[in-house]
Amino acid sequence: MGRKKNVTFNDIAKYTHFSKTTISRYFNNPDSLTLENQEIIAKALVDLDYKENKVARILANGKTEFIGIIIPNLSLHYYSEMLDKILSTYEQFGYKFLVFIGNENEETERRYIEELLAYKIEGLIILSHTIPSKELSGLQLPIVTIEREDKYVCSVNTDNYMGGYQATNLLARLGCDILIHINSPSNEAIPAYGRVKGFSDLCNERQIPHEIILKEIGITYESMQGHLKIILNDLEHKYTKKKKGVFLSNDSQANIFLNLLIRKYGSLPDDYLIIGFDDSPVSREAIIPISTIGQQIDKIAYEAVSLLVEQMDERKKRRPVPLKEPIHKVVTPILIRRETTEKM
Amino acid sequence: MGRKKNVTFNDIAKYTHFSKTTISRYFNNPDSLTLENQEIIAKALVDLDYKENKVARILANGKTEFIGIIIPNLSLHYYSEMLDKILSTYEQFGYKFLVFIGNENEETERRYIEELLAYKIEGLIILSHTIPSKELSGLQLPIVTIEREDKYVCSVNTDNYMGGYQATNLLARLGCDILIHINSPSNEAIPAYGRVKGFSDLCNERQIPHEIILKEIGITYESMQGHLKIILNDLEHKYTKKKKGVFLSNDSQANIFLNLLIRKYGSLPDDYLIIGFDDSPVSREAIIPISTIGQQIDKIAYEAVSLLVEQMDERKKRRPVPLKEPIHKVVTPILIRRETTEKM
DNA sequence: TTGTACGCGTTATCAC
DNA sequence: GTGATAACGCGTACAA
Repeated sequence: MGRKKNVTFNDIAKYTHFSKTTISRYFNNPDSLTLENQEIIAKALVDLDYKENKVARILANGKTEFIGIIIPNLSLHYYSEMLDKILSTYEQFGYKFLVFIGNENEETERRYIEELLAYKIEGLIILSHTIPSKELSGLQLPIVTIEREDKYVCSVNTDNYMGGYQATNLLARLGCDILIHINSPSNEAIPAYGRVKGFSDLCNERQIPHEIILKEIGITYESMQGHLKIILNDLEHKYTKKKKGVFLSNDSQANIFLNLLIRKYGSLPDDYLIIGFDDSPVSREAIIPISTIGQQIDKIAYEAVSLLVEQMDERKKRRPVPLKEPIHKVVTPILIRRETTEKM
Repeated sequence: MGRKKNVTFNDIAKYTHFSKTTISRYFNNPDSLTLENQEIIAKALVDLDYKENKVARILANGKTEFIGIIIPNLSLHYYSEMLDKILSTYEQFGYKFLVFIGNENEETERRYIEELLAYKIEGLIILSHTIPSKELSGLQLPIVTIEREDKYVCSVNTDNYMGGYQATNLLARLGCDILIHINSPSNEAIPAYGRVKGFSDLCNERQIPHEIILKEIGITYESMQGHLKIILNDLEHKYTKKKKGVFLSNDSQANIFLNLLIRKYGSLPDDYLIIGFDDSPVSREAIIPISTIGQQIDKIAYEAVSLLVEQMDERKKRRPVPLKEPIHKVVTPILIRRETTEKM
């Protein structure tokens, strides 16, 4: 902890002729000292150039004020933006964050959790998808997951169903003849599945012709481009002359789809309406700004941390009452209309 | 540190009839025990469900294995990608990271540094630009900065001069009549200034007509778009019919510039060549993939952590030899040719 | 190879 | 309002 001996409460105590206890109180309950004595100690701190040591405090009172985070990566804008907002809650809650990049590797993530536990984190935020919530719940630690399978733990998710419904509703209102939703095949337990359900429910309610294309189209740009090219060709043949409303599962894909069309036709053809999901930067920076469903990332982050803080606070009571059922919070997404859905 | 008493070395010692010391050795120097005894202890750990406590270890041996990071934000892809790569070095070096979002607020960042110091971080990585390196160097702590003013501290930077030179060289080779560089007015002490210098040096060497446009064009999409629109109009009038090579200071701007042209002409006119900087996702996802200068973010991150680790290791020796001069490492950028510079 | 005794810097519990 | 003393859990001389 540094070569040269640190100045400790002991040194301050000697210097001021108080006891360690009083010095401690100066920090944790200053009002219990006379103003006079407070000033004496304050001066001593400066004279001796005291630096506080929170590690020692942790050992003594058990409160690390650490929250662990396991996040798959920071390359995807969604994750990095979420981490940004989570870390920014330090200003409100004071918790410090130990962050690990999981890369969706289950064994690695288990190791990271072990390490976090060794540092006595008070709570854990999980954004990766690998470890089942059942296992997480066995950790005996306040946990909140974000946008992943969450049956046995607390979570905060976007209302994906609502998002899918809104996107589809917009396309429907604009008079499309056929609605198309492109997504990866995914489990019903994953929140994002709601987008598919929202799409199909609205189509069925309104009796609108529709097609759901569930296909693993990869995560690299080249892979997505290749698959979407094929899908586009199919659609062109299948629905010639029909007004097509295409709802893609994220903005990257929507952008690729849009670019394919523009490179083919020089502009976005009148018989195509496009909407994406996430409100990531590319949706705004695209050649034609793309309509999308924006997740309220700042709100999700805040709710996640605050839900975690509640659990951590509860745990510090002398008679903690653990949650009987995990709490699942839901944040409404926001429809963002841009130019890819502005034609009639 | 949890309500119910933790299992400690003491408990294991009693259970196994060894001393605490032996248990400690089991973890830190297992070879000094007989295999037999190792197994006895291993079994005890399982029986008692022991969880290690690194906080206590820190207090005892002074090694936190914490590195602090102050980063301006994670909205910009450059920063989030860098953080991703930095955090990923955990696998190689084992250091844990405490991350703070500085938002380029000087006072806030000072508070964050205080907090990090209180947790006895062993080293600090700074990506924000606010606090002068002179002040940072006074912290008496191993520090590495990335891509910022670094006179008094160790740093890792992209070879911006080389990047600017390469970009300009490409445009020159392709026979442009006039070369244009658009950038923000910035201090010479900032590494990114090298881009301007690389541009102007090459132009002067080759005696190529050129113009450097130094203008504060903002960071929001709308602001950048507005300013670039004006700049584009100027260029159109000033250099009609001339083959224009435009080198923008980052890919977001290059993308906006490209989109302005395409929305105006339907395609990229033959008399425009465009190159950006950073190799951020938008350069690949643009309607026409944009040529750019790619920073080797993974390499920069690795060099930064490893430079920090060297300093931290040195400090742990009984007779540490502090650096006389700060070390500045430089990472070569990579020219990435895409379609915006492929025409003749 | 194993054990003893003390230190790390703070907080908590009781006294006064 | 203040102080003495015992935790907190582990590492490390030094001794055996």
